[in-house]
Amino acid sequence: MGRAPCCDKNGLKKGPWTPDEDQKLMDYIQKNGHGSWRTLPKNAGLQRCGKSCRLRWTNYLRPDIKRGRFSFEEEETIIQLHSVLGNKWSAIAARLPGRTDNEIKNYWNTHIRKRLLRMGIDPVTHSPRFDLLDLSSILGSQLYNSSQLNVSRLLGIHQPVVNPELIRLATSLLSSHRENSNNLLLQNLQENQLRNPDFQQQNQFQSFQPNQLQNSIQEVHPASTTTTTTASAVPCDTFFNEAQVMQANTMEQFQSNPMNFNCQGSQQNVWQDNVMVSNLSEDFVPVSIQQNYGLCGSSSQPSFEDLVSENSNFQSNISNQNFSFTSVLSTPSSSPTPLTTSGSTYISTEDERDSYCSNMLKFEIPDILDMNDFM
DNA sequence: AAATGTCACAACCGCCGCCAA
DNA sequence: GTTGGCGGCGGTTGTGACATT
Repeated sequence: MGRAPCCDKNGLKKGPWTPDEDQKLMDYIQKNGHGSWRTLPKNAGLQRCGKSCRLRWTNYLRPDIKRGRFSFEEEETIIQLHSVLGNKWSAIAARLPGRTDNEIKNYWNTHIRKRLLRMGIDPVTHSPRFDLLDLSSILGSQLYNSSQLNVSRLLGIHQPVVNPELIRLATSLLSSHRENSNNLLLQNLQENQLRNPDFQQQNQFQSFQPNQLQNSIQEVHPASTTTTTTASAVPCDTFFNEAQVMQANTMEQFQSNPMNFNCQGSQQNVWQDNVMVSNLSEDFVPVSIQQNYGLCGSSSQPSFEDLVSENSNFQSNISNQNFSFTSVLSTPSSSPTPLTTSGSTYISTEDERDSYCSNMLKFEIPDILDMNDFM
């Protein structure tokens, strides 16, 4: 025989808890401990299901719960852990003292997930998703006006990041969606490539091979064995391999399913430009890099940190072994000066975060590719 | 000022593994 | 060994607050 039912659901109260109920529950648990949730409501004088009491206690009333906005460090940790653990909110919460799984889950769904999507990152796989990108904005954004795009350098890899086929495919797609307005741009782009022999000679956009990526990563971190606290059990090789596959898949995805490209955004505005710069930077940063630096980062290697600081006002956990690329996503660099509370860094709005991202990653685009001609 | 839309989050729902009966 | 409740978990919903039109 099984146990008797924990409670008769009929007649039990549901919905928001009143202060009086909260007080009863807190008083009871502080005096007796929660013990059996089944019997707690009755003993505490509550017309609630034990399950409801447990949730209220664990998600809201527990004294060790840290409330308020998530710090950047916490957000970084969540992203890192999520990339490893997936939607194991309780496991993630176990590594974030004072945060509940429910809170983390909510924060993920309402903030982080949306931001990743906006940046063209699949929040499930953490891999770049070209179909989530707004390519027209990329091509028309300050990216090409800034003359500061140097992704490879930022990544510490010497392989070009953008396949010319991608450029052509993207522009072709754009043309199909915005024939009238963009034909000139596309023609100019292609003509410029043909017209300018240096373009190919300098091989700025030679084909990208995933194995090259891996080699490059290993150049940067030939002995990447140091792991952070969050994923110490996961071998770095796993990340390299997964990253390689992810990157390959990303390219494959783009090439095999180009019609998923989002070409709707022809509007250009500051917000979008800012976002798209971060979109691009994020998209062109192999997930392996993020994982590498987030989870397998070696403090002894050159580089990425140096490169980042060299390329921006990077101001993050640079001296911290736990440096992660997610810092690039969310940690502020300069103005507006973020609020700092107890060593944790906060930014008050989504815009600030996005703005930070855009400021963080300013790339150099070769002069040879003068996008102003196309605008 | 009212209507409508969007966001954030607390709370509920339903499933699953464990284990007491 | 079987049954079914408990506790834990992840997904989803309801609703109040706030923003926009």
